[in-house]
Formats: sequence, C-alpha cells, structure tokens
Amino acid sequence: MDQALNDTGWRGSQEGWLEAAYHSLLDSGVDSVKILPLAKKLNLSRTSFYWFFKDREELLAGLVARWRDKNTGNIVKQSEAYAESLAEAMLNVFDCWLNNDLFDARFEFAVRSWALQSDEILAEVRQADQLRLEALKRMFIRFGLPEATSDVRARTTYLVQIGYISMQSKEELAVRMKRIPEYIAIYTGEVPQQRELDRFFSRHGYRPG
Amino acid sequence: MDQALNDTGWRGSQEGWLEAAYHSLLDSGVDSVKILPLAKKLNLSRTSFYWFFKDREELLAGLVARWRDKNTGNIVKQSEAYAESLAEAMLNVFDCWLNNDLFDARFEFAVRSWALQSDEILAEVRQADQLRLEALKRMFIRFGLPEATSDVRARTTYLVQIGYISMQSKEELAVRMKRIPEYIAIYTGEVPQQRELDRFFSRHGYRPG
DNA sequence: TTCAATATTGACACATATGTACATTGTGCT
DNA sequence: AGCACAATGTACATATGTGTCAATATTGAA
Repeated sequence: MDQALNDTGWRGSQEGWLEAAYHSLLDSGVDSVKILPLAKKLNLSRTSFYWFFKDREELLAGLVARWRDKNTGNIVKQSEAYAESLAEAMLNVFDCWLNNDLFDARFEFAVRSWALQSDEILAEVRQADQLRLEALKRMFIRFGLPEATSDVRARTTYLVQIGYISMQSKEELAVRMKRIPEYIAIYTGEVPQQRELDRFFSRHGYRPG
Repeated sequence: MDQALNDTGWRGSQEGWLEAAYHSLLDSGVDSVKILPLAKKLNLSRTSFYWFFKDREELLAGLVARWRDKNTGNIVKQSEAYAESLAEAMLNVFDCWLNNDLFDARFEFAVRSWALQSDEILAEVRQADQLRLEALKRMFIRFGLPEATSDVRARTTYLVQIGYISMQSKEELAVRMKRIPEYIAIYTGEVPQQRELDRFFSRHGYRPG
C-alpha cells in the first residue's frame, strides 16, 4: 500500500488518478468512479484531486479518451494486415481477441455498460462499432466474397467477440485455442492450413498437445 | 402523469414500484434504481416504499427474479421446438431475437451490466449462459452435427445475439430480416427453404418487398 | 537559504441518498 | 357512521458524495 511514486517527486499526478479511475471502472462500472473512494485508495486527500482535474466530468472524459486510444484502431489495423488466405487474415484479427495490448476486453465491456446511462458514451460506442464493422467487411470483400455475405460475416465475427466479452467468462487459453479452427471455418467458410494455425498458436505462446 | 391505478384502490403497490424500478434499470442501469427518484416518478412519498419492501435490496432481488422468469426458459423452449430441418430449427430460435415477449434484450443487457458490480448477479448470468448454450448445442447434435462443431456453432449463434444486444443498435425490422438468410447459412451450413423463410417472416409481421 | 511554483490538506456549504418512528389519512366492511 | 387496518406522509438521524476556499507543506532552482 505504498505511494505510487512518479518522477515529479510528488505523490499524486493526473496519471495516478486516471489509473485508479481505470481500475475502478473495470472492476465495478462508472458509478464506482468517485473521487472520495479513489482518494482513499491513493492515500491522498480527496480535495487534492481538484488540482489535477477541474471536476469528476473531466476525469471521466479522460477515461473515454484512453479507451478510444487503446481499443480503436487495432482491429482496423489487424484486418488490413498482409495475409495469403482469408483464413490467415481472420487469424490476424483473432490476435486482438487474445492479446490484451491490442484489445482490452474488460475496458470494452465497462464502456459499453456505461453507454447504458449516457447518450454521449453511446454515440462514442456506436461510432467505434461502425468503424470496426466496416474494416472487417472490407477484409472479406478483399478476398472476393460478395457484398451481402461480407457484411453478415463481418457482423458475425465482430458480434461473437462482443458477445464473448459480454459473457465475462474466464477460460483457459487451451480451451479457447481448441475452438479457433472451428470458428475460422464458420466465419470464412474455409479450413485454416496447419502451418497458419501453428504460426498463430506460436505467437500467442500456446503449444497444442 | 396520472396515478397508475390498481384493483386495490390504493395508489402504490409492490408491482407498481417494481415496474418503475424495471424501467429505470433498462433506461439507466442499476445505480439509477433508487427509491427517492422512483417515488417522484410514482408521485408517492419516498417512505411509502417501505410498506411494500423491506429495503432497496429486496426491490433489486425482485428485478432479478423478473429477469430470470422472463428471459430464461424461452431460448431453451424454442431450441427444442419441432422442426424438419436444422435451418427451420434455427429460425425457431430466431423467434426469440425478434419477439420481445420471448426475450427482452434491453433487460438482458441491463442485467449483464449489473453483473459488472455484483458477484451475485454475475453468478446468475453465468448460470443462464450455460443453460442456454447447452440447449443450443443439443439442437445441433439432434440434427447430426459432431460434438465439437455443435459446441462452437451454439456459441456462435448465442454470442452473436448477446453481442448484438450489447451494441444497443436500433435497426428497422426490414434491415434485420434481410440478413436472416445469411445468418442461417453461416450458423447451420445450410440454406433455408423459401417456405421456411416465408413462414418466419409471416409470424413476425414482415412482408418482403 | 530563500522563493515561487507545485501540490496537499481541513473546514465549510451543499446535495442526494437510505432507513426508522410515529402520526395521519383513505378504504372496505359491518 | 364508525371501525380496523392498509397505505401514505412528516420529521429525524445518518451516510456518502461533490466542489470551493484559505491555509499549509514540499520541491527544485536561483
């Protein structure tokens, strides 16, 4: 329970408060992001907060910005990555679902829940959804699928993941990996090559057996 | 802004408070389910609440019970309904996604968001997920699909819907209906018969054109 | 070591929520 | 009409949250 030291020599910082807010958001939702409890966690006086932020609103705005920066962009990037087959391209997208640096699932769910009580956040989430779906659809079209098919397959791919996040399940890596080939088959209509799978498994530190 | 009258002749009732709580939950999440605001909406004194409920906890427990009664069971029932083909069976399940009496999507999302801040609710949600997934898996197996395939297809079917709910999108019936044949094809691997689709469209009051 | 910028704090004013005790009112029944 | 009880309301005690202000402490640099 030490103070989180930072290079300034002071105990608090904008980053410190934001980090604490982030963890509270992920653990218990927006309504838990309150200055008084955060101050207790940080071992700081509640009012010290106001030196770094105008008010609670500004702190929440910081959280949204963080979410946008972290989760938006990587799905798009992965869907545009080089691939020799549609199955391989899909495996590139799947990197997001297994690598927390590419896509923060708990953050995603917390923000979506937040959208329930804030129209502003709902608009943010809607825009993110649209960008991601469009990117996935382009991927299918790139590999020659018809427009309508590409649209529904993009949705399936994306919605399964959002649904999975929404289930908040905690499963072993092995359990999830075993389902990967089947998922690829359903989404793309083609069975992935063994070497494509091996490459995928390897970059996620998984050894089948 | 009239009083919601009930057969007792009194203004308030357990049902009345529960109904108000339900709407508040759907609109803005659990944390908005507070006695003082509900009392204002109902045009009743705040303390009148305590005649019908021991405390706020009891009201929330009432909401969970309502959710369990409404949303659990119908997916299972629909997945077990009579069908001549897998595609038709899947259309039976799809009834849930289009008929609010069979499955209340907004309620579902609100409860899942609630699970973020309550381990008790999380356990409830997990149990519901398991029951529903098992029922869907049995459906695929009934039509001769292998176990592993059935498992992943059940997940795909279910998770797409949970994901869709989580997107909180409001789309025209026509837009959703146009995607149905593609979804059926992806989930089941077989194209639905025109007469199966027609029967489905008809029972949801949709005329393609 | 002194100083100014940076950071921290406690006191205050206020708002919103919960729950209890007790008084009061409304309703159906005889 | 009058009674018993269901329902509602008022007053109080308490908890937790926000945000402002003036006073105080800490830090790095002159």
